[in-house]
Amino acid sequence: MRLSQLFTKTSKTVPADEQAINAKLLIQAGFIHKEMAGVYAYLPLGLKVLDNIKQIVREEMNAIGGQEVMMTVLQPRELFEKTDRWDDKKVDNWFKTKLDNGSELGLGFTHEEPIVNTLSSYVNSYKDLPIFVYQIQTKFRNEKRAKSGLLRGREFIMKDMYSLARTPAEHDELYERAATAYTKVYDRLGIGDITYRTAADGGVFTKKFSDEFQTLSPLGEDTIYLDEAKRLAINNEIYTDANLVKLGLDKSKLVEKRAVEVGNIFPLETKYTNALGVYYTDKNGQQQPIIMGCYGIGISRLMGVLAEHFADNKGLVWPKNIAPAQIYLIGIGDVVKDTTGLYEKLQQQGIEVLYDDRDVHPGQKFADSELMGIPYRVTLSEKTLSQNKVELTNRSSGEIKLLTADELVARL
RNA sequence: CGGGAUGUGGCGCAGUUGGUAGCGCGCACGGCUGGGGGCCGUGAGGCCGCAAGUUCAAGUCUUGUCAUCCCGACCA
Repeated sequence: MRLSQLFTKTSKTVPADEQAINAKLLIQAGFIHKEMAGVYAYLPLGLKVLDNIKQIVREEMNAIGGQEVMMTVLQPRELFEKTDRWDDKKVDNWFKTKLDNGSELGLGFTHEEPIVNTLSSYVNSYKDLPIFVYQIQTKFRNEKRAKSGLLRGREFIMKDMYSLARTPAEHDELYERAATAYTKVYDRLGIGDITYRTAADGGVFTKKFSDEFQTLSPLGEDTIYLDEAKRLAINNEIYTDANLVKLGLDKSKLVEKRAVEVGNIFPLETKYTNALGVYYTDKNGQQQPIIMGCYGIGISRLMGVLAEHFADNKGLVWPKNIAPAQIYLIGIGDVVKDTTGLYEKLQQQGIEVLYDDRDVHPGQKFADSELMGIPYRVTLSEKTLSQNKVELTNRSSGEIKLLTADELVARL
């Protein structure tokens, strides 16, 4: 992409009404646009980042057998009344609206009911189970207080997956399989080392714990106690001696930390399947309950967490697999022909390049390449070309190398 | 929802004891410059969040309201 064609611009100043680093940098770099508190639009570069995160999550969900769908945002009142989650006293963060004929609707804040409802058309036999179904979709929650940029929004993007199993043992196997996939996701996103599986409250309908995936951050809303050796933590909300025993955690080895919940997996048991009357028939022709689990990852929240984590005093520092482009290409002086030639060559190799072809000073291009956090900056000038080379600068390490164009391509 | 702070061109800000709005960035045009957000000149752009009120006169005072951020509560 040529920067002269990109409609967004970077800003020298940071928005005064944002406190969170992720919001400041992402807005300053032109990745997102704030529409209102907790509601952000994704601009071309921000959308690329978001899509890269989605793709990693998608690949890992597919790897454990997840089947992707897309449910609806509009939800009928009747469906949620069956599980007693329509009443504002039970669920206080619905955005509700009406059809022209007066029928009440809600904007989906979660999708257990519609997923089960949809699957009820297809799941009848023990032969149809087990399954994982997931979607990546915008969720709406009328939060009393949106905060911290992308970390807590009223409209946000979530990957939510649901498992249906025949037996408790089968459910447990699916559940652990999903947990492993989650660990892989956070590893691939580069935050595996600071993300901990954390035991948390399982909700009102199960005696089991749920598992949160908590990423250490000063912005975190949760307090967790973690065992570094076991890479296991317990959420402050269930931090009791009895629970420590259940989890096999030793109080003296735990460290208190603030963390952001970047994923949460729940055993749902038969709450939704039973409430909606969805069962399967076993080998003996007997109707049996279906055991369910649900597995969430806040995609847009993750983007905020990553922006917050991968940043320095010059701006964003995206990992390669998340960055909106691999190379930020700059020509200094009268080297347009060579620079454009390299741009085309890199493009032919399928390498994502941001070509800064604007008529601005080099310093501004350098500053923008750093603010946007593109992993590599490639600079051409008369000086480098006189040696038949280009300059490769690593955004995160600052390391500079002089390479020929062929060496550059080979290296990427 | 309780507490605190802030609302002035696209962004960041100034605006004195009330007297009819200014700076920097950005933008447009011209010129210079060209390895770290450079320089000179010209110009466009604002119902001072909104609504009432006080006053001869309100960006400035009063009340209300809306919005944004932060702390707390909440987060199935």
